[in-house]
Amino acid sequence: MGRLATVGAKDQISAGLHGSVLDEFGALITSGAFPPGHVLRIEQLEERFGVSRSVTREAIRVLESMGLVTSRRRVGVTIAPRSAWNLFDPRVIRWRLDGADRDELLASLGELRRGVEPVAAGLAARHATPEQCGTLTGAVMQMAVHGRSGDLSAYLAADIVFHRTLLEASGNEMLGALTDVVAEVLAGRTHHHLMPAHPEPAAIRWHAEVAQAVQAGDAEAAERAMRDIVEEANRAMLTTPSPATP
Amino acid sequence: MGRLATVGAKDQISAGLHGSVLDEFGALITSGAFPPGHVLRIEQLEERFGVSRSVTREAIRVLESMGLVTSRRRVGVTIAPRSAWNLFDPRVIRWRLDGADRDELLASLGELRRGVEPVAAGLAARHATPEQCGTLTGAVMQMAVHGRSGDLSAYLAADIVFHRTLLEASGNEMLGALTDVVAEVLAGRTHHHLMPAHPEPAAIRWHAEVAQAVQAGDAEAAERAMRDIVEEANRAMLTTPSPATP
DNA sequence: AACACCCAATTAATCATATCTTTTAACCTC
DNA sequence: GAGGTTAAAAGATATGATTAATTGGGTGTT
Repeated sequence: MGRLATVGAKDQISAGLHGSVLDEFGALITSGAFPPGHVLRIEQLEERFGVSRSVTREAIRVLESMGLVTSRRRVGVTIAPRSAWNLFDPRVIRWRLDGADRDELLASLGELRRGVEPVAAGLAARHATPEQCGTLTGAVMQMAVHGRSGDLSAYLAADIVFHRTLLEASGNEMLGALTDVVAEVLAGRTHHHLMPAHPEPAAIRWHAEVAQAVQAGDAEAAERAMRDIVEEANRAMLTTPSPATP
Repeated sequence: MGRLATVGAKDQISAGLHGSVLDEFGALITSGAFPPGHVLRIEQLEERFGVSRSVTREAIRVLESMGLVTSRRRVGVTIAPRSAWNLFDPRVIRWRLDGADRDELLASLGELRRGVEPVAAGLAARHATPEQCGTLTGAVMQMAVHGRSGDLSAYLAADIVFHRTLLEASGNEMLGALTDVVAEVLAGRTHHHLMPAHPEPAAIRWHAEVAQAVQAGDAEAAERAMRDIVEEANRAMLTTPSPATP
């Protein structure tokens, strides 16, 4: 699908001129380059990014809708305090994962997973289709194979399929909407080497337990096993020291 | 902090012309007035909302960033399928709560709470400041008073303070970012008469338990009591039949 | 003289319009 | 059916008009 290959992994939606401005400016803000309360004038931004006013305004509108800035007449564009940010916006998550507070964010998201995924597993046990059950067990098999062979990249792919399928199988759209976030966490964990070279064998076993419990319709067991998974994951992330940022 | 107790009343950010268009159009889309895949031309939208092209484009940019539409050259503005929507965007939640799939959404959000809030309670037990503990116990007292007197509105306000404070006290920004969503659920539940006329006494007792456990730093107990709260809430919401929409 | 209050003048965002460019779906030709 | 051509619609820029709000001065009051 690549076309002109939007440079690497960046699976960005931002098509068009305004998208680049949005992306660049958003990354700047989330990285803390501008302190909250800092005011910029639209004219400055036009000139800084070398685009016209309407393009600038469109980018600002989006940033405003994400809570990163506010725009008021006679004042300008004000950087909003972090508390106003829409932290669940996929773009905000992406910018922050690519930025400096990556580790802190991964920790926060880990706690979120600890709450969400066991519930999703329990619901999946009651709602998963046979096809989804098949996908789950297939993913577990892949994990087992590549976990043993040490192919972390393939292991990650299977892991993502597993968790994505499970969240979707919960039948709850809000939980399903978290698939991308969870995938980002899993990927981030691997890419930033917050995982041991060989995945915990217990983790694979627990994944198998979840898949089995879901298929059997045993909500309790699915929830319990999933809780084991995410708790172990968070523990591993905390104990594995983060290497220096690239 | 209360100020004028925003409880449910349209706390809309949308200032300016483009905000109204965004709000109106977004509500239309989320309500299903346009089927996914339906295509509109910008010119049509200009005329429909009686605004200029630039304003229309700004609104569309924001809608696009929420995943509600896509805009492509030579084609027009296409309504995106639900799976692409940014379901965690506060505005999307608001539109849907005001629209037809309110009940379904409240159910989904209830399950989300079931996952998130117990974890938040556990974390709060380890991170809450003395001041936050005070706010919690104060809120519980208010709930007890107004629960007995049958003042549902005041009860709701105290309930919101309780859950907001707890999520913030978790020290986890992602969980903290869910405060508005949780407040919407609580408010929606009351306003749409999905709650009994007199709140469950057990619920108040559990709130007290949570507050106490948080103060004592007992994460296990806080988590358990909070689990009781949300499970009871979901049960009550399921069993209380939803009255006709106003 | 110190303070509060009100009114304009200024300033910068907001909105509208006109024009040009770029993309690309659809059509037509060979 | 592969190829190029056309035209339709969004994208981008430029600019003028409008609106709102901050600022500062002036007036009246304490």
